[in-house]
Amino acid sequence: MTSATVEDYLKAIYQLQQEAGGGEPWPTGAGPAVGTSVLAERLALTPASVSNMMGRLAQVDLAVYVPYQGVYLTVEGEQMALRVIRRHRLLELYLAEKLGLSWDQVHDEAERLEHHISPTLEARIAAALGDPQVDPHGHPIPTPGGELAHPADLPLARLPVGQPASIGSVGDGDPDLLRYLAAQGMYPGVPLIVTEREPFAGSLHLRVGPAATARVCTVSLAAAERVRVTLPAAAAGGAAPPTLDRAQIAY
Amino acid sequence: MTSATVEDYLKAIYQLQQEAGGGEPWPTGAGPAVGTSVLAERLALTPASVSNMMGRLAQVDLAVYVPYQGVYLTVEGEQMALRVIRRHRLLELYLAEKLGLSWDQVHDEAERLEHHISPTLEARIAAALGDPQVDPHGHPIPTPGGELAHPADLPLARLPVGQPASIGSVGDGDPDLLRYLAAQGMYPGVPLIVTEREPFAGSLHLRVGPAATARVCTVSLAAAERVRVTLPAAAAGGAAPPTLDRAQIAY
DNA sequence: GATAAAATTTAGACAGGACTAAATTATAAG
DNA sequence: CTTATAATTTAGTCCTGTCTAAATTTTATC
Repeated sequence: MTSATVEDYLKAIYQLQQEAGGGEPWPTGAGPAVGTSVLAERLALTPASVSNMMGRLAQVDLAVYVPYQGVYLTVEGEQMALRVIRRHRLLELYLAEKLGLSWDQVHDEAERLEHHISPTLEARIAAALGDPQVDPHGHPIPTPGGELAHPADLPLARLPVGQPASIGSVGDGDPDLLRYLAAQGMYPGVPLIVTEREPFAGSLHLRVGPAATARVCTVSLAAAERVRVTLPAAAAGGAAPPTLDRAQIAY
Repeated sequence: MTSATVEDYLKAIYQLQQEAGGGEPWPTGAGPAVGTSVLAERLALTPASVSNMMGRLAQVDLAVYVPYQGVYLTVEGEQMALRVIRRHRLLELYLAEKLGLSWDQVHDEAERLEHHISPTLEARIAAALGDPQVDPHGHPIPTPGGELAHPADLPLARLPVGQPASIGSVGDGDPDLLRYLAAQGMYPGVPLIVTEREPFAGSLHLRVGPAATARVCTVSLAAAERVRVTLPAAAAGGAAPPTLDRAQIAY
Protein backbone atom coordinates (compact mmCIF):
# COMPACT_ATOMS: atom_id res chain seq x y z
CA MET A 1 0.00 0.00 0.00
CA THR A 2 2.16 2.78 -1.30
CA SER A 3 0.77 5.28 -3.73
CA ALA A 4 1.41 8.84 -4.76
CA THR A 5 -1.50 9.77 -2.51
CA VAL A 6 -0.04 8.05 0.52
CA GLU A 7 3.34 9.65 -0.15
CA ASP A 8 1.69 13.06 -0.21
CA TYR A 9 0.03 12.42 3.12
CA LEU A 10 3.25 11.24 4.72
CA LYS A 11 5.17 14.22 3.43
CA ALA A 12 2.54 16.64 4.67
CA ILE A 13 2.39 15.02 8.10
CA TYR A 14 6.16 15.12 8.36
CA GLN A 15 6.36 18.76 7.40
CA LEU A 16 3.57 19.82 9.73
CA GLN A 17 5.27 17.92 12.55
CA GLN A 18 8.45 19.85 11.82
CA GLU A 19 6.68 23.18 11.67
CA ALA A 20 4.96 22.56 14.97
CA GLY A 21 8.42 21.51 16.05
CA GLY A 22 8.64 23.23 19.42
CA GLY A 23 5.71 21.34 20.89
CA GLU A 24 5.98 18.51 23.35
CA PRO A 25 6.87 15.14 21.85
CA TRP A 26 3.51 13.59 22.76
CA PRO A 27 3.05 9.89 23.58
CA THR A 28 6.32 8.47 22.38
CA GLY A 29 9.17 10.61 21.28
CA ALA A 30 8.20 10.86 17.65
CA GLY A 31 7.35 14.53 17.58
CA PRO A 32 4.12 16.42 18.08
CA ALA A 33 0.89 15.06 16.67
CA VAL A 34 -0.78 16.86 13.81
CA GLY A 35 -4.49 17.50 13.71
CA THR A 36 -6.96 16.51 11.06
CA SER A 37 -7.99 20.02 10.01
CA VAL A 38 -4.56 21.45 9.52
CA LEU A 39 -3.60 18.42 7.47
CA ALA A 40 -6.78 18.70 5.44
CA GLU A 41 -6.06 22.33 4.71
CA ARG A 42 -2.48 21.60 3.69
CA LEU A 43 -3.55 18.89 1.30
CA ALA A 44 -6.60 20.79 0.06
CA LEU A 45 -8.90 17.96 1.10
CA THR A 46 -11.85 17.72 3.46
CA PRO A 47 -11.25 16.67 7.07
CA ALA A 48 -13.42 13.63 6.43
CA SER A 49 -11.09 12.38 3.73
CA VAL A 50 -8.10 12.92 5.94
CA SER A 51 -9.71 11.15 8.85
CA ASN A 52 -10.36 8.19 6.62
CA MET A 53 -6.78 8.04 5.40
CA MET A 54 -5.40 8.36 8.93
CA GLY A 55 -7.04 5.10 9.81
CA ARG A 56 -5.48 3.42 6.81
CA LEU A 57 -2.01 4.77 7.49
CA ALA A 58 -2.27 3.49 11.03
CA GLN A 59 -3.39 0.06 9.86
CA VAL A 60 -0.21 -0.37 7.85
CA ASP A 61 1.95 1.09 10.62
CA LEU A 62 3.04 4.19 8.79
CA ALA A 63 1.48 6.39 11.45
CA VAL A 64 0.10 6.28 14.96
CA TYR A 65 -3.41 7.61 15.10
CA VAL A 66 -5.49 8.42 18.13
CA PRO A 67 -8.98 9.44 17.03
CA TYR A 68 -9.83 13.02 17.95
CA GLN A 69 -6.22 13.61 18.99
CA GLY A 70 -4.14 13.50 15.82
CA VAL A 71 -1.45 11.48 14.09
CA TYR A 72 2.28 11.22 14.08
CA LEU A 73 4.55 9.15 11.89
CA THR A 74 6.12 5.89 12.88
CA VAL A 75 9.80 5.41 12.15
CA GLU A 76 8.82 3.65 8.96
CA GLY A 77 6.45 6.44 7.95
CA GLU A 78 9.07 9.07 8.64
CA GLN A 79 11.67 7.22 6.57
CA MET A 80 9.25 7.04 3.71
CA ALA A 81 8.45 10.75 4.02
CA LEU A 82 12.14 11.60 4.01
CA ARG A 83 12.75 9.52 0.91
CA VAL A 84 10.00 11.43 -0.88
CA ILE A 85 11.41 14.74 0.29
CA ARG A 86 14.85 13.70 -0.89
CA ARG A 87 13.50 12.91 -4.34
CA HIS A 88 11.54 16.17 -4.41
CA ARG A 89 14.52 18.33 -3.58
CA LEU A 90 16.93 16.49 -5.84
CA LEU A 91 14.46 16.92 -8.67
CA GLU A 92 14.02 20.62 -7.94
CA LEU A 93 17.74 21.18 -8.10
CA TYR A 94 18.17 19.03 -11.17
CA LEU A 95 15.40 20.78 -13.05
CA ALA A 96 16.80 24.17 -12.16
CA GLU A 97 20.43 23.42 -12.76
CA LYS A 98 20.39 21.01 -15.68
CA LEU A 99 17.21 21.87 -17.51
CA GLY A 100 17.01 25.58 -16.88
CA LEU A 101 13.62 25.74 -15.20
CA SER A 102 13.31 28.83 -13.05
CA TRP A 103 13.06 28.37 -9.33
CA ASP A 104 9.38 29.21 -9.30
CA GLN A 105 8.63 26.38 -11.74
CA VAL A 106 10.51 23.51 -10.19
CA HIS A 107 8.25 22.87 -7.21
CA ASP A 108 5.13 21.89 -9.13
CA GLU A 109 7.08 19.74 -11.52
CA ALA A 110 8.93 17.96 -8.74
CA GLU A 111 5.69 17.52 -6.85
CA ARG A 112 4.51 15.12 -9.54
CA LEU A 113 7.77 13.47 -10.53
CA GLU A 114 8.83 12.69 -6.97
CA HIS A 115 6.40 9.78 -6.92
CA HIS A 116 7.62 8.14 -10.07
CA ILE A 117 11.40 7.95 -10.20
CA SER A 118 13.20 4.70 -9.46
CA PRO A 119 15.98 4.38 -6.89
CA THR A 120 18.39 4.01 -9.78
CA LEU A 121 17.32 7.26 -11.37
CA GLU A 122 17.37 8.99 -8.00
CA ALA A 123 20.98 7.90 -7.59
CA ARG A 124 21.93 9.06 -11.07
CA ILE A 125 20.39 12.45 -10.49
CA ALA A 126 22.19 12.83 -7.19
CA ALA A 127 25.45 11.84 -8.82
CA ALA A 128 24.95 14.22 -11.75
CA LEU A 129 24.56 17.02 -9.23
CA GLY A 130 27.55 15.97 -7.16
CA ASP A 131 25.50 14.79 -4.17
CA PRO A 132 24.23 18.24 -3.30
CA GLN A 133 23.28 19.39 0.20
CA VAL A 134 20.49 21.85 -0.55
CA ASP A 135 17.83 22.52 -3.18
CA PRO A 136 17.37 25.79 -5.11
CA HIS A 137 15.26 27.26 -2.32
CA GLY A 138 17.91 26.54 0.26
CA HIS A 139 16.22 23.54 1.87
CA PRO A 140 18.50 20.72 2.97
CA ILE A 141 18.29 17.47 1.02
CA PRO A 142 17.92 14.32 3.12
CA THR A 143 20.71 11.81 2.67
CA PRO A 144 19.98 8.44 1.05
CA GLY A 145 19.89 7.06 4.58
CA GLY A 146 17.20 9.50 5.65
CA GLU A 147 19.27 12.00 7.64
CA LEU A 148 18.09 15.57 7.39
CA ALA A 149 20.08 18.61 8.46
CA HIS A 150 18.21 21.11 10.64
CA PRO A 151 19.76 24.51 10.02
CA ALA A 152 19.58 26.95 12.91
CA ASP A 153 17.61 29.70 11.24
CA LEU A 154 14.71 32.02 11.96
CA PRO A 155 12.07 33.82 9.92
CA LEU A 156 13.25 37.09 8.46
CA ALA A 157 10.17 38.56 10.07
CA ARG A 158 11.76 38.03 13.47
CA LEU A 159 15.26 39.24 12.63
CA PRO A 160 16.15 42.20 14.86
CA VAL A 161 16.87 45.53 13.20
CA GLY A 162 20.58 45.95 12.55
CA GLN A 163 21.43 42.26 12.95
CA PRO A 164 23.49 41.06 9.97
CA ALA A 165 22.27 37.74 8.57
CA SER A 166 21.98 35.91 5.30
CA ILE A 167 19.15 34.20 3.55
CA GLY A 168 19.02 30.52 4.36
CA SER A 169 15.93 29.37 2.57
CA VAL A 170 12.68 30.55 1.08
CA GLY A 171 9.26 28.91 0.87
CA ASP A 172 9.01 26.96 -2.32
CA GLY A 173 5.27 26.67 -2.70
CA ASP A 174 4.33 30.08 -4.06
CA PRO A 175 5.68 30.95 -7.52
CA ASP A 176 4.60 34.57 -7.20
CA LEU A 177 6.62 35.00 -4.02
CA LEU A 178 9.63 33.37 -5.66
CA ARG A 179 9.49 35.65 -8.68
CA TYR A 180 9.15 38.62 -6.38
CA LEU A 181 12.13 37.59 -4.30
CA ALA A 182 14.22 36.95 -7.39
CA ALA A 183 13.40 40.44 -8.62
CA GLN A 184 14.74 41.79 -5.31
CA GLY A 185 17.93 39.77 -5.58
CA MET A 186 16.91 37.74 -2.56
CA TYR A 187 18.34 34.22 -3.06
CA PRO A 188 19.67 31.75 -0.54
CA GLY A 189 23.13 32.80 0.58
CA VAL A 190 22.61 36.52 0.04
CA PRO A 191 23.45 38.67 3.08
CA LEU A 192 21.04 41.28 4.36
CA ILE A 193 20.26 43.62 7.21
CA VAL A 194 16.92 44.92 8.43
CA THR A 195 17.25 48.69 8.55
CA GLU A 196 13.78 49.55 9.70
CA ARG A 197 10.63 47.90 10.83
CA GLU A 198 7.40 49.77 10.20
CA PRO A 199 5.19 49.89 13.29
CA PHE A 200 2.06 47.79 13.72
CA ALA A 201 3.25 44.77 11.76
CA GLY A 202 4.08 46.77 8.66
CA SER A 203 6.74 46.12 6.07
CA LEU A 204 10.45 45.58 6.64
CA HIS A 205 13.09 47.81 5.06
CA LEU A 206 16.20 45.90 4.08
CA ARG A 207 19.65 46.29 2.71
CA VAL A 208 20.18 43.27 0.48
CA GLY A 209 23.49 41.95 -0.83
CA PRO A 210 27.17 42.33 0.07
CA ALA A 211 27.85 45.59 1.84
CA ALA A 212 29.68 47.03 -1.16
CA THR A 213 26.79 46.50 -3.57
CA ALA A 214 23.81 46.39 -1.23
CA ARG A 215 20.43 47.45 -2.54
CA VAL A 216 17.63 48.70 -0.39
CA CYS A 217 14.24 47.12 -0.66
CA THR A 218 11.02 46.66 1.21
CA VAL A 219 9.19 43.43 1.85
CA SER A 220 5.82 42.78 3.41
CA LEU A 221 5.64 40.95 6.68
CA ALA A 222 3.80 38.14 4.90
CA ALA A 223 6.79 37.65 2.59
CA ALA A 224 9.24 38.00 5.48
CA GLU A 225 7.50 35.13 7.25
CA ARG A 226 8.40 32.86 4.38
CA VAL A 227 12.07 33.74 4.21
CA ARG A 228 14.36 32.15 6.75
CA VAL A 229 17.69 33.69 7.65
CA THR A 230 20.79 32.46 9.45
CA LEU A 231 23.06 34.47 11.67
CA PRO A 232 26.74 34.68 10.76
CA ALA A 233 28.67 31.63 11.96
CA ALA A 234 28.67 32.52 15.63
CA ALA A 235 29.52 30.65 18.79
CA ALA A 236 26.11 28.96 18.90
CA GLY A 237 26.06 25.18 18.71
CA GLY A 238 23.81 24.72 15.68
CA ALA A 239 25.47 23.13 12.67
CA ALA A 240 26.56 25.62 10.05
CA PRO A 241 23.83 25.85 7.45
CA PRO A 242 24.56 23.90 4.27
CA THR A 243 25.62 26.16 1.47
CA LEU A 244 24.30 26.27 -2.05
CA ASP A 245 26.45 26.40 -5.13
CA ARG A 246 24.27 28.75 -7.06
CA ALA A 247 26.56 29.03 -10.07
CA GLN A 248 24.24 27.74 -12.77
CA ILE A 249 20.74 28.19 -11.42
CA ALA A 250 18.31 30.40 -13.30
CA TYR A 251 16.17 32.35 -10.88
CA MET B 1 -10.89 12.58 -18.29
CA THR B 2 -7.20 12.09 -18.85
CA SER B 3 -5.22 9.84 -16.59
CA ALA B 4 -2.08 7.76 -16.78
CA THR B 5 -4.36 4.79 -17.34
CA VAL B 6 -6.15 6.35 -20.26
CA GLU B 7 -2.84 7.39 -21.76
CA ASP B 8 -1.63 3.81 -21.56
CA TYR B 9 -4.72 2.56 -23.33
CA LEU B 10 -4.40 5.14 -26.09
CA LYS B 11 -0.75 4.37 -26.61
CA ALA B 12 -1.41 0.64 -26.76
CA ILE B 13 -4.27 1.05 -29.22
CA TYR B 14 -2.14 3.28 -31.40
CA GLN B 15 0.76 0.87 -31.44
CA LEU B 16 -1.41 -2.14 -32.15
CA GLN B 17 -3.05 -0.25 -34.98
CA GLN B 18 0.38 0.45 -36.41
CA GLU B 19 1.54 -3.13 -36.04
CA ALA B 20 -1.56 -4.44 -37.76
CA GLY B 21 -0.74 -1.72 -40.24
CA GLY B 22 -1.26 -3.56 -43.50
CA GLY B 23 -4.90 -4.30 -42.85
CA GLU B 24 -7.78 -2.53 -44.47
CA PRO B 25 -8.61 0.88 -43.03
CA TRP B 26 -12.02 -0.24 -41.73
CA PRO B 27 -15.06 2.08 -41.40
CA THR B 28 -13.41 5.44 -41.82
CA GLY B 29 -9.82 5.87 -42.81
CA ALA B 30 -8.38 5.82 -39.35
CA GLY B 31 -6.54 2.54 -39.60
CA PRO B 32 -7.51 -1.01 -38.71
CA ALA B 33 -9.52 -1.72 -35.60
CA VAL B 34 -7.90 -3.50 -32.70
CA GLY B 35 -9.63 -6.28 -30.83
CA THR B 36 -10.34 -6.53 -27.15
CA SER B 37 -8.20 -9.60 -26.45
CA VAL B 38 -5.04 -8.43 -28.09
CA LEU B 39 -5.33 -5.12 -26.28
CA ALA B 40 -5.97 -6.90 -23.00
CA GLU B 41 -2.89 -9.03 -23.49
CA ARG B 42 -0.73 -6.04 -24.34
CA LEU B 43 -1.85 -4.17 -21.25
CA ALA B 44 -1.81 -7.26 -19.03
CA LEU B 45 -5.47 -6.78 -18.13
CA THR B 46 -8.56 -8.90 -18.55
CA PRO B 47 -10.71 -8.50 -21.65
CA ALA B 48 -13.56 -7.43 -19.41
CA SER B 49 -11.60 -4.47 -18.09
CA VAL B 50 -10.63 -3.46 -21.58
CA SER B 51 -14.17 -3.73 -22.83
CA ASN B 52 -15.27 -1.45 -20.06
CA MET B 53 -12.63 1.14 -20.84
CA MET B 54 -13.42 1.05 -24.54
CA GLY B 55 -16.89 2.27 -23.80
CA ARG B 56 -15.50 5.13 -21.74
CA LEU B 57 -12.97 6.15 -24.38
CA ALA B 58 -15.74 6.21 -26.95
CA GLN B 59 -17.95 8.33 -24.71
CA VAL B 60 -15.33 11.05 -24.59
CA ASP B 61 -14.56 10.72 -28.30
CA LEU B 62 -11.04 9.45 -27.97
CA ALA B 63 -11.93 6.27 -29.81
CA VAL B 64 -14.61 4.76 -32.00
CA TYR B 65 -15.90 1.55 -30.55
CA VAL B 66 -18.16 -1.00 -32.18
CA PRO B 67 -19.00 -3.72 -29.66
CA TYR B 68 -17.71 -7.14 -30.68
CA GLN B 69 -15.76 -5.56 -33.54
CA GLY B 70 -13.00 -3.51 -31.97
CA VAL B 71 -11.81 0.07 -31.51
CA TYR B 72 -9.77 2.59 -33.37
CA LEU B 73 -8.63 6.02 -32.31
CA THR B 74 -10.28 9.26 -33.31
CA VAL B 75 -8.05 12.08 -34.49
CA GLU B 76 -8.10 13.44 -30.98
CA GLY B 77 -7.20 10.08 -29.48
CA GLU B 78 -4.38 9.60 -31.92
CA GLN B 79 -2.96 13.03 -31.18
CA MET B 80 -3.01 12.25 -27.52
CA ALA B 81 -1.30 8.90 -28.10
CA LEU B 82 1.39 10.57 -30.17
CA ARG B 83 2.02 13.16 -27.51
CA VAL B 84 2.54 10.39 -24.98
CA ILE B 85 4.85 8.53 -27.35
CA ARG B 86 6.81 11.71 -27.92
CA ARG B 87 7.30 12.17 -24.20
CA HIS B 88 8.24 8.52 -23.79
CA ARG B 89 10.91 8.58 -26.46
CA LEU B 90 12.32 11.94 -25.46
CA LEU B 91 12.62 10.64 -21.91
CA GLU B 92 14.29 7.44 -23.05
CA LEU B 93 16.90 9.38 -24.97
CA TYR B 94 17.38 11.90 -22.20
CA LEU B 95 17.84 9.25 -19.55
CA ALA B 96 20.33 7.39 -21.71
CA GLU B 97 22.28 10.35 -22.95
CA LYS B 98 22.26 12.75 -20.00
CA LEU B 99 21.90 10.46 -17.02
CA GLY B 100 23.77 7.43 -18.21
CA LEU B 101 21.03 4.85 -17.86
CA SER B 102 21.67 1.88 -20.12
CA TRP B 103 19.29 1.31 -22.99
CA ASP B 104 17.67 -1.64 -21.28
CA GLN B 105 16.72 0.53 -18.28
CA VAL B 106 15.22 3.54 -19.96
CA HIS B 107 11.97 1.99 -21.13
CA ASP B 108 10.52 1.16 -17.73
CA GLU B 109 11.56 4.49 -16.29
CA ALA B 110 10.07 6.41 -19.21
CA GLU B 111 6.93 4.34 -19.01
CA ARG B 112 6.14 5.94 -15.68
CA LEU B 113 7.51 9.44 -16.20
CA GLU B 114 5.81 9.96 -19.56
CA HIS B 115 2.54 10.61 -17.75
CA HIS B 116 3.85 13.26 -15.42
CA ILE B 117 6.00 15.80 -17.23
CA SER B 118 4.63 19.21 -18.12
CA PRO B 119 4.71 20.67 -21.62
CA THR B 120 7.38 23.05 -20.38
CA LEU B 121 9.62 20.26 -19.20
CA GLU B 122 9.00 18.30 -22.37
CA ALA B 123 10.18 21.30 -24.36
CA ARG B 124 13.27 21.73 -22.19
CA ILE B 125 14.20 18.11 -22.57
CA ALA B 126 13.79 18.26 -26.32
CA ALA B 127 15.91 21.40 -26.45
CA ALA B 128 18.61 19.89 -24.24
CA LEU B 129 18.85 17.03 -26.71
CA GLY B 130 18.86 19.28 -29.76
CA ASP B 131 15.38 18.26 -30.94
CA PRO B 132 16.34 14.69 -31.71
CA GLN B 133 14.71 12.52 -34.35
CA VAL B 134 15.02 9.07 -32.80
CA ASP B 135 15.25 7.43 -29.38
CA PRO B 136 18.02 5.09 -28.21
CA HIS B 137 16.27 2.09 -29.72
CA GLY B 138 16.04 3.76 -33.11
CA HIS B 139 12.34 4.62 -32.94
CA PRO B 140 11.34 7.94 -34.46
CA ILE B 141 10.18 10.65 -32.07
CA PRO B 142 6.90 12.35 -32.98
CA THR B 143 7.18 16.09 -33.53
CA PRO B 144 5.48 18.49 -31.12
CA GLY B 145 2.75 18.75 -33.75
CA GLY B 146 2.17 15.01 -33.72
CA GLU B 147 3.90 14.02 -36.96
CA LEU B 148 5.59 10.65 -36.88
CA ALA B 149 8.10 9.39 -39.43
CA HIS B 150 7.46 5.91 -40.77
CA PRO B 151 10.80 4.45 -41.74
CA ALA B 152 10.72 1.89 -44.54
CA ASP B 153 12.16 -1.06 -42.70
CA LEU B 154 11.55 -4.76 -42.26
CA PRO B 155 12.17 -7.36 -39.57
CA LEU B 156 15.67 -8.77 -39.63
CA ALA B 157 13.99 -12.15 -39.69
CA ARG B 158 12.82 -11.45 -43.24
CA LEU B 159 16.05 -10.00 -44.59
CA PRO B 160 17.27 -12.12 -47.53
CA VAL B 161 20.62 -13.82 -47.20
CA GLY B 162 23.39 -11.69 -48.65
CA GLN B 163 21.37 -8.47 -48.68
CA PRO B 164 23.34 -5.65 -47.02
CA ALA B 165 21.28 -3.64 -44.53
CA SER B 166 21.66 -1.76 -41.30
CA ILE B 167 19.85 -1.90 -38.02
CA GLY B 168 17.03 0.62 -37.89
CA SER B 169 15.44 -0.07 -34.56
CA VAL B 170 15.06 -2.71 -31.88
CA GLY B 171 12.14 -3.57 -29.62
CA ASP B 172 12.43 -1.59 -26.41
CA GLY B 173 10.26 -3.64 -24.11
CA ASP B 174 12.57 -6.50 -23.20
CA PRO B 175 15.68 -5.62 -21.19
CA ASP B 176 17.16 -9.09 -21.65
CA LEU B 177 16.96 -8.80 -25.41
CA LEU B 178 18.54 -5.36 -25.28
CA ARG B 179 21.44 -6.53 -23.17
CA TYR B 180 21.93 -9.45 -25.51
CA LEU B 181 21.93 -7.23 -28.57
CA ALA B 182 24.35 -4.81 -26.96
CA ALA B 183 26.69 -7.69 -26.23
CA GLN B 184 26.61 -8.55 -29.93
CA GLY B 185 27.35 -4.98 -30.94
CA MET B 186 23.92 -4.70 -32.51
CA TYR B 187 22.82 -1.07 -32.13
CA PRO B 188 20.73 1.12 -34.40
CA GLY B 189 22.81 2.26 -37.35
CA VAL B 190 25.14 -0.73 -37.38
CA PRO B 191 25.39 -2.43 -40.79
CA LEU B 192 24.96 -6.18 -41.14
CA ILE B 193 24.50 -9.03 -43.58
CA VAL B 194 22.74 -12.34 -43.15
CA THR B 195 25.25 -14.98 -44.19
CA GLU B 196 23.18 -18.05 -43.54
CA ARG B 197 19.72 -19.01 -42.48
CA GLU B 198 19.34 -22.32 -40.68
CA PRO B 199 16.54 -24.42 -42.12
CA PHE B 200 13.17 -24.91 -40.44
CA ALA B 201 12.97 -21.49 -38.78
CA GLY B 202 16.30 -21.85 -37.05
CA SER B 203 18.80 -19.12 -36.16
CA LEU B 204 20.31 -16.51 -38.43
CA HIS B 205 24.05 -16.21 -38.94
CA LEU B 206 25.18 -12.63 -39.34
CA ARG B 207 28.16 -10.48 -40.07
CA VAL B 208 27.71 -7.42 -37.87
CA GLY B 209 29.50 -4.10 -38.22
CA PRO B 210 31.40 -2.25 -40.95
CA ALA B 211 32.94 -4.63 -43.48
CA ALA B 212 36.46 -3.95 -42.22
CA THR B 213 35.67 -4.86 -38.60
CA ALA B 214 32.68 -7.14 -38.98
CA ARG B 215 32.04 -9.77 -36.35
CA VAL B 216 30.07 -12.91 -36.94
CA CYS B 217 27.25 -13.79 -34.64
CA THR B 218 24.11 -15.86 -34.45
CA VAL B 219 20.71 -14.71 -33.35
CA SER B 220 17.53 -16.66 -32.76
CA LEU B 221 14.59 -16.08 -35.02
CA ALA B 222 12.68 -14.75 -32.02
CA ALA B 223 15.30 -12.05 -31.53
CA ALA B 224 15.47 -11.36 -35.25
CA GLU B 225 11.73 -10.66 -35.27
CA ARG B 226 12.31 -7.80 -32.88
CA VAL B 227 15.10 -6.13 -34.82
CA ARG B 228 14.11 -4.02 -37.80
CA VAL B 229 16.56 -3.26 -40.58
CA THR B 230 16.65 -0.76 -43.41
CA LEU B 231 18.07 -1.32 -46.84
CA PRO B 232 20.84 1.02 -48.05
CA ALA B 233 19.40 4.26 -49.44
CA ALA B 234 18.08 2.83 -52.69
CA ALA B 235 15.72 4.06 -55.35
CA ALA B 236 12.64 3.14 -53.34
CA GLY B 237 10.30 5.96 -52.39
CA GLY B 238 10.31 5.60 -48.62
CA ALA B 239 11.82 8.46 -46.66
CA ALA B 240 15.37 7.86 -45.54
CA PRO B 241 15.29 6.52 -41.98
CA PRO B 242 16.13 9.09 -39.33
CA THR B 243 19.61 8.65 -38.02
CA LEU B 244 20.74 8.46 -34.43
CA ASP B 245 23.66 10.34 -33.01
CA ARG B 246 24.90 7.60 -30.76
CA ALA B 247 27.93 9.47 -29.51
CA GLN B 248 27.18 9.52 -25.80
CA ILE B 249 24.74 6.70 -25.20
CA ALA B 250 25.68 3.93 -22.83
CA TYR B 251 24.45 0.60 -24.15
C1' DG C 1 -27.45 -23.66 -42.45
C1' DA C 2 -27.06 -25.64 -37.61
C1' DT C 3 -23.89 -25.88 -34.06
C1' DA C 4 -19.58 -25.89 -31.30
C1' DA C 5 -15.81 -22.95 -30.01
C1' DA C 6 -13.85 -18.61 -29.37
C1' DA C 7 -14.19 -13.86 -28.48
C1' DT C 8 -16.61 -10.36 -26.23
C1' DT C 9 -19.74 -8.07 -23.24
C1' DT C 10 -22.64 -7.60 -19.07
C1' DA C 11 -23.44 -8.07 -14.25
C1' DG C 12 -21.84 -7.69 -9.82
C1' DA C 13 -18.13 -7.00 -6.53
C1' DC C 14 -14.20 -4.68 -4.63
C1' DA C 15 -10.30 -1.41 -3.42
C1' DG C 16 -8.52 3.26 -3.42
C1' DG C 17 -9.77 7.95 -2.65
C1' DA C 18 -12.66 11.66 -2.42
C1' DC C 19 -17.09 14.23 -1.05
C1' DT C 20 -21.47 15.73 1.71
C1' DA C 21 -24.34 15.43 5.51
C1' DA C 22 -25.19 13.75 9.98
C1' DA C 23 -23.52 12.21 14.43
C1' DT C 24 -20.05 12.44 17.93
C1' DT C 25 -16.43 14.10 20.94
C1' DA C 26 -13.63 17.96 22.78
C1' DT C 27 -13.08 22.48 24.17
C1' DA C 28 -14.27 26.80 25.93
C1' DA C 29 -17.41 29.94 28.11
C1' DG C 30 -20.25 30.93 31.40
C1' DC D 1 -20.42 21.89 36.07
C1' DT D 2 -23.29 22.67 32.36
C1' DT D 3 -23.71 24.15 27.70
C1' DA D 4 -22.62 26.06 23.15
C1' DT D 5 -19.21 25.73 19.64
C1' DA D 6 -15.59 23.86 17.21
C1' DA D 7 -13.17 19.84 15.69
C1' DT D 8 -13.55 15.26 14.30
C1' DT D 9 -15.48 11.01 12.87
C1' DT D 10 -19.02 8.05 10.76
C1' DA D 11 -22.32 6.92 7.28
C1' DG D 12 -23.45 6.84 2.80
C1' DT D 13 -22.42 8.03 -2.09
C1' DC D 14 -19.63 8.49 -6.16
C1' DC D 15 -15.94 7.76 -9.66
C1' DT D 16 -11.96 5.22 -11.53
C1' DG D 17 -10.24 1.08 -12.62
C1' DT D 18 -9.90 -3.63 -11.91
C1' DC D 19 -11.57 -8.51 -11.32
C1' DT D 20 -14.58 -13.04 -11.80
C1' DA D 21 -18.41 -15.39 -13.42
C1' DA D 22 -22.24 -15.60 -16.39
C1' DA D 23 -24.48 -14.28 -20.64
C1' DT D 24 -24.04 -13.07 -25.40
C1' DT D 25 -22.41 -12.61 -30.05
C1' DT D 26 -19.15 -14.08 -33.78
C1' DT D 27 -16.76 -17.20 -36.18
C1' DA D 28 -15.58 -21.55 -37.74
C1' DT D 29 -16.89 -26.24 -38.67
C1' DC D 30 -19.35 -29.83 -40.36
